[in-house]
Amino acid sequence: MARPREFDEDEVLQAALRVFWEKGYEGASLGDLQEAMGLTKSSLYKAFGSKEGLFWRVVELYNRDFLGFRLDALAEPTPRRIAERLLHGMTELHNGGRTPNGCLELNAALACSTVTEPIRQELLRNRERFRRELRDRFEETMAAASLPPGMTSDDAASFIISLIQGLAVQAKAGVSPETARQVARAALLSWPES
Amino acid sequence: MARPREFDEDEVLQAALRVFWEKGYEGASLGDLQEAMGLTKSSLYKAFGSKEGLFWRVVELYNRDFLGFRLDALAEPTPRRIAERLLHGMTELHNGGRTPNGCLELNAALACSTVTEPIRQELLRNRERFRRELRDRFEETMAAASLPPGMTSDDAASFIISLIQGLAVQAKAGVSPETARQVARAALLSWPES
DNA sequence: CACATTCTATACCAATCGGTCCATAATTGT
DNA sequence: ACAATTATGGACCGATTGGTATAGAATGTG
Repeated sequence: MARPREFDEDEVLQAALRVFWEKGYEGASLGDLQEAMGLTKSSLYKAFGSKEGLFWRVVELYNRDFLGFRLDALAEPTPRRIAERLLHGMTELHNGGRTPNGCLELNAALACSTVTEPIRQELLRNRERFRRELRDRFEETMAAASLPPGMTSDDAASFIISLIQGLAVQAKAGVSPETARQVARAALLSWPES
Repeated sequence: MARPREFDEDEVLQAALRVFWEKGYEGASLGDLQEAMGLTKSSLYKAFGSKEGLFWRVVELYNRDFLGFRLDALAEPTPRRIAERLLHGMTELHNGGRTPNGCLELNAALACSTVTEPIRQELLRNRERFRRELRDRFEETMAAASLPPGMTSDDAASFIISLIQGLAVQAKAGVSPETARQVARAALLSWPES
């Protein structure tokens, strides 16, 4: 019927993922993306519609390929185990060296210009949704092993999320994985083992 | 000898401060700055040399006017008191509502483009310097009141810094001051009172 | 008053931004 | 083989970026 695509969509999305990850949404220019993806502007726009369209496809890929471990973490039976696995996975992801440092979504979400405000909002909604999932899961599992005395499931979820954000910032700044691990360990010192 | 300046330098710097705070370094365009400062481009360049020159003057102002409380915090006699006061001050600053949300330096430092890399590096150096000061001060004061068992002064400093970064991100995202306070409280639950 | 100096205003600059358009090349169904 | 359809390459677009050059207005000193 017609001429077929000359590139593999998943492959070029992977390339775009790295660019957005390293440079953030605004920091990644179309030129950067073209170069990394090996596409001309027309192909890019034909396939993804716009820079923002491409970005959302990339976020989708990011969630699928790199954030899957969050579900495993939530499946753990105690708050501490959940938090441990979450922090460990995040550290591995943000600081592991196999991917660009820091968090793709955070890097993009902290862009400040007014034009990207809708993108920021959407990413914030994602984060808040996960925070609530985490809180609910803490609530469910705190029968099996309590939270530190004086900490509600809501406190705990906000605390862990804040810490993850902080570690992502540090990761982007180039802090060593060891330091990140120590911080995670320190944060959970008072969380009952089982 | 010559025509005197028609604007008050400190006043226009305050205006520029707010712009950079809200929009980050790259997000703040010269147009934004001109408008807020009430200056034309030529006056601006005559007075500050370049956008980057202006930015450093602003950072100087930021440290002087908004980060002074860090010294008071470091002067507290126990690790917990230091951490409490630090977190409280940061929350007040990032989330208090009297100034733009989030941290000026963080907002600027997370800009990703390659052209601003030197700026990022410099801001990171500032942050690391403060982390060391905090660690040393923990070391000094842990005789008066110990850290949580199993936590070294280095762990503690990295932990607090990470948490501050995380809270700054949350603040920028619009999280309520109450939530920020709860996170701070939760983080210090296991820190000996005195 | 005149002159030197330094301000301000405005036009202008090249580079880059995201995005569009169109002519051409390539492929498939008939 | 031909028509229909789609992808590609590249020229082009207006807007915006940080920054400069130039001209004129305002001021202090002789």
